[in-house]
Amino acid sequence: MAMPNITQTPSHGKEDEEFEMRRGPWTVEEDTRLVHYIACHGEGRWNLLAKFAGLKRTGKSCRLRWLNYLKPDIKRGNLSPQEQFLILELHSKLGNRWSKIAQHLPGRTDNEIKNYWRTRVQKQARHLKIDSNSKTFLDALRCFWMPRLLEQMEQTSSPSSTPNTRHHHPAMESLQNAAILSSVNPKFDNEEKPRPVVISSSPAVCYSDAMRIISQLPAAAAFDDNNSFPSNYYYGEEISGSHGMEGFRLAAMSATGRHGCPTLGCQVAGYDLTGSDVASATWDMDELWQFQGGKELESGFV
DNA sequence: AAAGATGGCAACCGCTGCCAC
DNA sequence: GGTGGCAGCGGTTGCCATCTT
Repeated sequence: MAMPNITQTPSHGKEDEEFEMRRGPWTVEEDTRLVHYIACHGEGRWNLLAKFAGLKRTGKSCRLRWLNYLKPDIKRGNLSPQEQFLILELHSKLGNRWSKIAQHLPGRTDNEIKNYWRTRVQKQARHLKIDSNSKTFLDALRCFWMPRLLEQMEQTSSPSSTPNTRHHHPAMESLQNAAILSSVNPKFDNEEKPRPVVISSSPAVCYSDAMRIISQLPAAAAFDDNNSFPSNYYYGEEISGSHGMEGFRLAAMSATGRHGCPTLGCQVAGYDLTGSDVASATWDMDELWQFQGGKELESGFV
C-alpha cells in the first residue's frame, strides 16, 4: 500500500505543519483515532472533528472514511441478488441519485452502489455498445437481467422456509418497499421513464409471484395458450407505442422456466440477446447469467 | 514467468445547497 | 440580500489485484 501523500497549502501565513494534510489510503492508526473519537463525541462538524481527533486529514476525508468504511453497520461483501434488483429498480426511477438509492439499502453506501453501477452494470452496456442511459439498455435490464435476479432471489431463499416465514424475507420486504415506492410515491414519478414495475402488491414477492401477477394482467397481456410471453408486454408494461420499434420484442420461447413460467428471451433493437454472439460474449460474463447448470443451453439462451 | 491490460474499489475533487451571521 | 463555512452529493481518479497474452 502506498504511503499517503502530503498536501501543503501555500501562502497561508501559518506554520506549514498545520497545513500538512495526509491523503491517500488510511492507516490503521488513523482509523482507530477516528472511530475512537466518534465513539466518544459523536459524528458531525467534520473539520473540527479532524482537528480535535489529531488527524491530519480534511473534514471531508474523515466524513467519507467514516460513512463509507468505518461506520459499524456498513455491510461488506458482494451485493445480494435482492440488493442488485433493488438498485436496478431504484435507478430506473431515480437515476444517478446514489445517496437516495442507498437509503433503501441498509448498510450499503452511495459510493458502493455507484461503483457497482459503473463497474458491473455499465460494463454490460459497453459490451453491447449501448448507451447505459438509453431506453434500450434500461429495457434490457428490465427484460433480461431483473427476471434473472428474481429467480436467483427465489433460489437463494431458504429451502426450509415455510410460506409464512417466506413472507418475512427481508430482501423481499425491501423489494416490496421498492415496488410500493415506485407505484405510490408521486415524488418518484418520471414521465420519461418506463412506468413502475408493480410486482408487489402482496407481502411476498418472488419470481413465481411476479409471474403470477403477470398472469393476472389483462387478457391482452396474458400468456397465450402456448404459455408464451406476450409479445407486447413485459412485467405488465406495454412496450409498443411510446417504445415503438426501439423497444423490445419479447421472443416467444418454447422453453419454460421454473414453475411452468416461460423463460424470458428478448431482442433489443437489433441486439438479439437470446442467441447472438454479443449475448454469449458479454451477458454470460457475469455470474448473474450463470443460470443454474447451463439451463440456457437447454432453452437457447447462449 | 513476465509484462501489459483490465477490473474493482477506496479516496479525492468540484460543485451545490443550506444555514448562520 | 450578500458572504462564508459546512455538509453532502455525484463524477472522477488512482492504486492494487487479477487476468490475459
